Formats: sequence, structure tokens, C-alpha cells
Amino acid sequence: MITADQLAAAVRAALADARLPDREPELERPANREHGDWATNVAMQLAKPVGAAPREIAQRIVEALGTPPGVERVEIAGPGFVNFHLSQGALADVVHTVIAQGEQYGHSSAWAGWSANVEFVSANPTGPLHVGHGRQAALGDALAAVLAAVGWSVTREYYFNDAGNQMRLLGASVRAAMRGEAPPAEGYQGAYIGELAAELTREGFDAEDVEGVTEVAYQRVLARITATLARLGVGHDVFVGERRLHGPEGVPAVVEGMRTAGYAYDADGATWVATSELGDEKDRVAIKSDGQPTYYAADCAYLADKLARGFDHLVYVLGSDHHGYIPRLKAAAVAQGGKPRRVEVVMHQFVKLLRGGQPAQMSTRAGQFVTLDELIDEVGADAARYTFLRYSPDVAIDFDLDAVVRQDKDNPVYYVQYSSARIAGITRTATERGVEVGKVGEAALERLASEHELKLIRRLGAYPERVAEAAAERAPHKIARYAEDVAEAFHKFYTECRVVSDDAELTVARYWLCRATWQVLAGALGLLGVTAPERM
RNA sequence: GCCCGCGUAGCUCAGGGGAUAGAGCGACUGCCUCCGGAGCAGUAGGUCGGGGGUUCGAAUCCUCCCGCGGGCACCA
Repeated sequence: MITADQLAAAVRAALADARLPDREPELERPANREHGDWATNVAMQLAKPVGAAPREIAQRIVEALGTPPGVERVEIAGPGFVNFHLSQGALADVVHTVIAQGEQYGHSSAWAGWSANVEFVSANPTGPLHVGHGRQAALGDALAAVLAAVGWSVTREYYFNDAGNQMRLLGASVRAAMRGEAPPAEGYQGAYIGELAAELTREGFDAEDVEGVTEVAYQRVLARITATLARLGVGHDVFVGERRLHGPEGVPAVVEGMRTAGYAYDADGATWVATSELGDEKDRVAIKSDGQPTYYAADCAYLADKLARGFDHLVYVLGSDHHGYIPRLKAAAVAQGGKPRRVEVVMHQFVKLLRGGQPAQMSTRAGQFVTLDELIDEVGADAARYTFLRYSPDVAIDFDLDAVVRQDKDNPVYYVQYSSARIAGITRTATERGVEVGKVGEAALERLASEHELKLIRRLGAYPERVAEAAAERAPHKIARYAEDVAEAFHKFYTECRVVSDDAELTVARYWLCRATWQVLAGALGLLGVTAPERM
């Protein structure tokens, strides 16, 4: 399979042969198929330095270039583009490559040897996950998968608060419910509090044992959270509770370390970190004047903990409400001798939850929210995940519950999944009719020559670069959009080209094209954590 | 006030220096002797929020303005 890199190298060599200035040529996929499979704009970029018309330069490049292997023809078009049309043989080879590489197709080892810690969700165990958490769960998990696909060694991590005020409030809220009292000020009051209280009472817990109640309560809530995540297909490799950061090796040592490095100082009875010297708006308190560490201190200790575990890269998936946290997080890394670039924040906007066009509240404390479990109950895990992942992290998703429920079959996820089910149907038909498919290497793939077949093959051939792009840009939604493109090309192919026919040779060739399509769809959906069903 | 994100078809959103700006939904018109019609083909629908600027070329980059969302703790 000819790659963009190979074409770029050929063009670069042509530049030298034509005695033109050296330059790394940009290869792009033209939007219009008539403009070929790849195009480069080097001629236009060289027009000024060379002092010649773009098309004239293009002519010199093309003459020096000849016809590279796998390319059918090279042409000059428009203002000076050099367009490459791949040969049919090179395209047919895509099918072979996909089948041969199987699940590995599209993956690469570009980042092999690099390790990344991807922290996401990290909701404190004070209540059930709501819809907003669902987006982060899907995004973090898919991002981890996409990074792994290009070679990263990825650890999915969840950080939670198992100490401090929120735990106290949770315990106090459950205790109050056990005693039939109103929840404390600022306490939690969702239905789950009552359920938890009833559960603990039934199991014989003593409401007066505040510590015991708190401990069990948070563990039960956390268990419920992980169960919800599991329904979405999300599983973390490592869970870190804040408590473990407060040992002597934790916050105190880290704060002292920063002091030694000259980034921590005492003032007004508190200990501060000089984050303003490291890009933050102002300095932050680490140890309060009452001697208690702040949440930021724990964050610093946690960061130290991650660094000590040897990760090359620390990815924090955070909601946009945490964007102010980015500078102090990077500052913490530098204050501990790390590089700010090792800390990367992937920020996402929130899910605007609507019900019948009306905004729905999502306050954990007030207890009036739509839980992630309820959402999954209504639309299913696949549709929920796909809907979260279809959009750029930068846009706020308008998630109208009524609409999504009603959307049902119109949800794009079904469009993609339907193509998977159709392929499975074709496979079943082929088997039932006793088609001898043999091996892909023996198939007459050159028979795949119609417009729709070639379009589908071109889409399949673009998968590796789309995966690389999604990983580099931390943009899993590009995989979803790509899957929709493949599904579209497949549906059109399906409509125009009958697979199982009297033409045995063509049947086999198309069969393998279908299998290759399924492989790519399953791979793309797999990265998103969505199933590629055989029936639906 | 300062910081971040967004503003593209009626709605929800892709595209984020290149060649006629795309998809789904919604509207309208067609397509089931044949592997799954959750599909396909077609029609209608756009000052890419607005003004300046950079460039051979701007929806894309810079800048100012307008609008929407979020954030600016010795809270967690």
C-alpha cells in the first residue's frame, strides 16, 4: 500500500532532480475525487522563492517525478496542484492489506516505548454519576484506546476523594437519613442517600458510628460508580484515593521538596506555592493557616506520585469548568522538576442536558439530575457512548433526552452499526450458498473496479492516517466521523453492487471487500467502545 | 473586568490555510422479482456572527466588536 510518506519522498527527490529548492512536501487528500487520491501544493509554495509561475514549477516537478510505483497518473491542476491518482492495483492491494493485518490494521507503533497516564472521570464518590460524567468517561476511554492504537502504553486512572469535607458530608447525610432527620446543611439529598441509609440500617450499621458509616457509604457509592462505568464498557486500571497522598511520603514531603526547589514559601501563617512564577495568575495555598493541606496540595502530591511511577506523559481529561486549573497543574509539574509539556489537559465542554427543549438541572447536591444509569437504561450503552464521542470535545453537546430517546433509529450510531450488520448478513448468505472464498491473496481483487467499490476501498485505505490524526489531536470524534464515512461508502456500494452473484470470481472479490470493510468498521467502533453487531 | 471554549443549512454538528463549504435530522419527490428499506437516488435550504488585516489563496490565521456557555477560593 502506497503511503503519503512514500509519495512525499518521491516528490522531494523530484525537487532535487529538477534543481528546485528543497522542501518537505505537504500531501493532502483532495476533497474532490476528481483531483486524485493525493495532492501536493509544493509548486504553489515554491512560486515566490523560485520566481516562476506555480504551474510551470509543477511541470518541472512532474517531469522529474515520472510515475511512482502504485501511481497511475500524475497531473497538474487548478492553480498549480500536483495530483496523484493511484493505480487500481494499489487500491486493490488495500483490501489485501486490511485482511492480512486484521485487528492491527490502522494501528501503528509510532509511539512505542512511550507511556501515558490518562486520568478521567475522577468523580468523588458522593453520588451517582450523571450524564456529564458519561461524556468524560467515553472521551477518556476512547482517547486512551486511540493513543494505545498508535503505540502508547496507556494506563487509565481514576482519582477520588476519600478524605476531607465531602466525605464528612456524605457520612453526615447518610447518618441523618438513618436517623430519619433532615440532611445537614450543604449535605447530599438524592434518593440514593435514602437507599443507602436503608441498606446500612438493614445490615445493622450503627448510625452513631459516623466513621464506619462514612467509610461504608463512600465504598458503596464508589462501587456503584464503577458498576455504571462498566455498563458503558469503561474500566480503569488504577484507582487512587486521596488518603494515600497524606502519608509522610505524600503531601508533606512534596511541599518540602518544592520549598527546597525554591517554589514554596510561608506567608500569613500558610504555605504557598509560587505558581505565579510558573505561568499561573497568582500563587496558591498548599497548607492552610489551620495546618490543613488544600486540595491543591493533594494535587501536587498526586502529580509527584504519577511522576514517580515513571509515566512519560500525564493526560488529564477535565471538564471546561476546570480550565483555570491548567496553569497551576503545569506549575506543579515544573516546581517538582518536571517539564510542563509532560502534563497535558484534554478539556471538554459540558453536556447541556435538555428535556423536551427545557434545560434539566444537573446538580449532585440538590439531587435532581439524570443519572448516567438512567441514560443508559433509556438509550443503551452503544448509543450513549457514540453520542458522547461523535462531537468535538470543544463543543457543548445539546443532549435532549426526549430527542435522543425518540431519535432511536435515526441516531448515526445505528447508521454505522447497520452497515456492520449488513456485512454480517452477506457473510451468512455467502456461507449458506456455499461460496468458496479461498484466501484473500488468491482473490481477483482487480475485479473491484466500479465507482462505488473504488470509493469504498479509498475510504478503507485512509483509516491508518485517520487513527494517527485522532491520536495526535486527541480527537476521538474523528474516528466516529470516519466510521460514518465508511458506512456511507458501504451502503452505496451495497445498493449498487450485488455481492453474492453468479459471477464466482467477482463474488469472492466483493466478499473480501466486505470483510475488509467490516474489519475497519469493527476497529473504528472498537476504539470508541461501541460494538459492531452481526444482527440488530 | 480578566482567562478558556463556541457561533457554519430550519435543528444538531463536521470541516480549522487551498481547487464548486459537507453529513445526519426535519421538508418534498422517487426506489423493495434480487445478499437486511435502520438503506439508496434526487430536490429545496448558506452574508461560514459582524468589521478590519495577513496571504497567490481565509469558514480556517491575526485583531476589534457582538452573542452564548464555563472559569477566576486559605471550597472540595
